[in-house]
Order: sequence, then C-alpha cells, then structure tokens
Amino acid sequence: MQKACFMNARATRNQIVEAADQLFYEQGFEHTSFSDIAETVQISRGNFYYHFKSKDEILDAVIGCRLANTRSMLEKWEADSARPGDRIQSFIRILIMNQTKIMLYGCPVGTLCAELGKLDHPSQANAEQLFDTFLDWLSRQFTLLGHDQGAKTLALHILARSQGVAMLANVYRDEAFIEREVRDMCSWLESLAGSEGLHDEENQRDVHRPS
Amino acid sequence: MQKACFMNARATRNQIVEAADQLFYEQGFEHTSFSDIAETVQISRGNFYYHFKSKDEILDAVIGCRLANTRSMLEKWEADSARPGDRIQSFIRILIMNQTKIMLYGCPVGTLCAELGKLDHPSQANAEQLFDTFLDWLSRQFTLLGHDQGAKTLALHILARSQGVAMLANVYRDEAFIEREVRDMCSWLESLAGSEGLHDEENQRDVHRPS
DNA sequence: GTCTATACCTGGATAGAC
DNA sequence: GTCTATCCAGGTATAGAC
Repeated sequence: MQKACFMNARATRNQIVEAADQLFYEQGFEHTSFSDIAETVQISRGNFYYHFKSKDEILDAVIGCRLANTRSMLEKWEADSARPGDRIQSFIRILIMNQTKIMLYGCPVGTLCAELGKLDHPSQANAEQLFDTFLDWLSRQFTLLGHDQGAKTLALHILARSQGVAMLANVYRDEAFIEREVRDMCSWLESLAGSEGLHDEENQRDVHRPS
Repeated sequence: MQKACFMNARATRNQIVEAADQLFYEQGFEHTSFSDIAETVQISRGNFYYHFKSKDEILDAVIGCRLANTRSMLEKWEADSARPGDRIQSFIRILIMNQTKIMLYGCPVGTLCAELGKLDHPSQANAEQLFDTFLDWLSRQFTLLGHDQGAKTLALHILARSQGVAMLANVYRDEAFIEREVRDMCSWLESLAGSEGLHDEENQRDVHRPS
C-alpha cells in the first residue's frame, strides 16, 4: 500500500518534471505557466503543490534532471570512443544530432542560462552547472589529447562556437549553415591533434592557427 | 502651441522608447512591466496608451530604434576605415567595446531574438532584421575583401562566433576569455586576407583553414 | 498630454474536501 | 494523492477627469 502510493507519487512527479523540461525548453521558463504543465500532464493546478513547494522548485528539479542526462550522455561518449578526439567530435556533432530542435528552440543549456540571467533568478548558478559539466568534460578530453596547458581554453573555445552556431541556427533555421560549421569545427579539431598544444599564458597569441 | 504639444509628446515618447530599450535589454521583454518603464521615465502607467496602443507596439519602436542605431554605427565604421578588413575588425571588437554590458546582459540582438523565438512573438521577424543588417554589412565587407563567392558564409561564421562569445561571456563573466577569442577571430580574419577565398559549393571543406 | 481610478485577466499559491 | 474552490498579486488595458 505505502509502496504503491509512493510509486504513484513518483510517477506523476516525474511526469511533471518531464513536461516542464520540455515546455521550459520550447517556451522558456517564465512563459510556461502551471496551467500549461497541468494541461500536458492532465492533472489539476492544485496538485502541483503536493509534489513541489513552488515553481522554482520545479525548475531545480528540471535542471537536476538535465544534469543527470548530460552526465550519462558524456559517459556514453566516453565509453563509445577510446580516442579523446573522437569524443570531442561526438560533442560537436550534437549540433547535427539535435538540429531539428535546435533550429526550433536553440540550445537548451544556453537559452536557459540566458533567460535566468535576465530574470536574475536564484537558480542561475544551478543552470550554469550544465555548462560546467560540458566544460570539465571537454577540458579532460583536450588534456588527454596532449594539451594540458590550454585544455580549458580550448574547451571554452569549442563550447562558445557551438553556442554561436545554435543561436544563429535558431534564428535563421539554416541546415546547411550548421553542417558547414560542424565540418569546420571538426577540421579545427583535427588540426589541433597534430600541433604541440597552446598555453594559457598572458601573451598567448591564438587559440588555433589559421594557416 | 500645436508645435509645443507635439514636441512634448515626442519627447516623452522617446523617453519611453529609450527606457524600454534599456530595460528590455537588462531584464528581457516579457519580464519588464509597464510599471518598470513608468518608474524610470517618471510617468503614470495610464499615460502609455496615449503614445502606444500596446506593449508590442513599444517593442516594435524599440526594435526600430535599435535598427537605426545599428545602421548608423555600421556607416560610421565604413567611414572610419577604408579597408574592409579593418571594418570587420571594428565589428569583432564590439565584444571588447561593450564587454561590461555583454558580461552583464549578453548580446542585445541575440538575447532579444532568442526570447521572441520562445514566445513565438509576432515581432520575431522584425528583430531578425537586426541580424540581417549585420549580416548584409559583413557580407559586403567580405566581398570587398575579394571573397565574393563565400562572403555570406564568412559573415555567418564570424557572426556566429561573436554570438557564442557573448553567450559564454554572459554566463561566465570572463574578461580574459573575451580578449582571447577576439584575438583569435582577428587572426582568423588576417589569415583570410591572404587566401584566395572560399566557395559556397556543396562539398566545400572548411570555412577557414586551421594550420 | 497626463493623471487617477478601475476593469479584467492570468499568474502562482493556499485550504480543505474527498 | 488528487481535486475544487478560492485568494491575492501583478500584469495589460480602458475610461474619463483635469
């Protein structure tokens, strides 16, 4: 009996988080109301407060969920490829993998952080962890590639480029643009593999060397 | 008399647009209320409706204002530098020029388009014109540089990179990161000047050549 | 032109029946 | 656990005095 109830509670809780996750992505956090979520989950508005104390708490649950998904995705990429270069390529290729959604709604991480920033929302730091997770993982891969000095710089660089591509892909819905940029990032990556690495020093000149 | 009244009307109208412009940038469009604007302009909420029919109309006025400012900025850059390479550098260096605001609020163009996209707002296309303006201008400069085939591709590339830098600069507030990326974009630009140009063809390999 | 007052709605949140 | 009913704050928008 206890068990059954508990399972039901967890089930609807998960449904709420799942629906909120999607709606926050598609419509933004502030713009999605309890009514929106209630409609897709098919529960009453009042029922939310059995599972969560506030809307912000739902947001935190969503961020937690995304964090978990991200981590397992990164683990999978690590398991699937032995070579760090291939792993980084997996990262770059999410732009292709998720291109439909990215063209419609942008990057889920970037758009969330940007919105929470404008709202000056207390969960900003939480959302930032999503970026941190990618950043740390990428840094590790670049270190394994032999760039232990500039690993974080390189990670930030490729992360920024993906964000830029996602942003413009969302605005212009241009598939060819995405493919072109992904190809370019991949060849940048290949060119890196052969070089001796970059340093984090004050007067370092380039992140990569174009010709 | 008529004249004086008209001038007053225009004056407060401009104040409203100016205040809305800033607040939309800092807090986002949806998140800024009439009360917010009224407070900074020091007028009553009811008075808005003498100047605008709705909040959306204020938004359109703000976008129009930003468009005008953008165009005059681009004209100035064109007047200040004879060489297209230097003009493009002016574009890249807005990231430095406006770094304080960018670290606080992101890119005004990107964040607005992203928000209106999530809201599925009717003025999305209007806001997109801001990107178009930069894109067309950059394309022209790249054409002048001798890259008439891939000019738009290159314009999109550098625009995307700026967006990515602005995005991460906003999230991480990292000044050194901005400077590094700006340097990198500038050296990419220099490397382009010497090359023979890139084509828009289907199987074009790279947007730029790293090493 | 600008104000005050107010209508109307939707949002998040609470209370209590079942 | 879930519902209905309700509260209250805040938003946009309108009416009408000045």
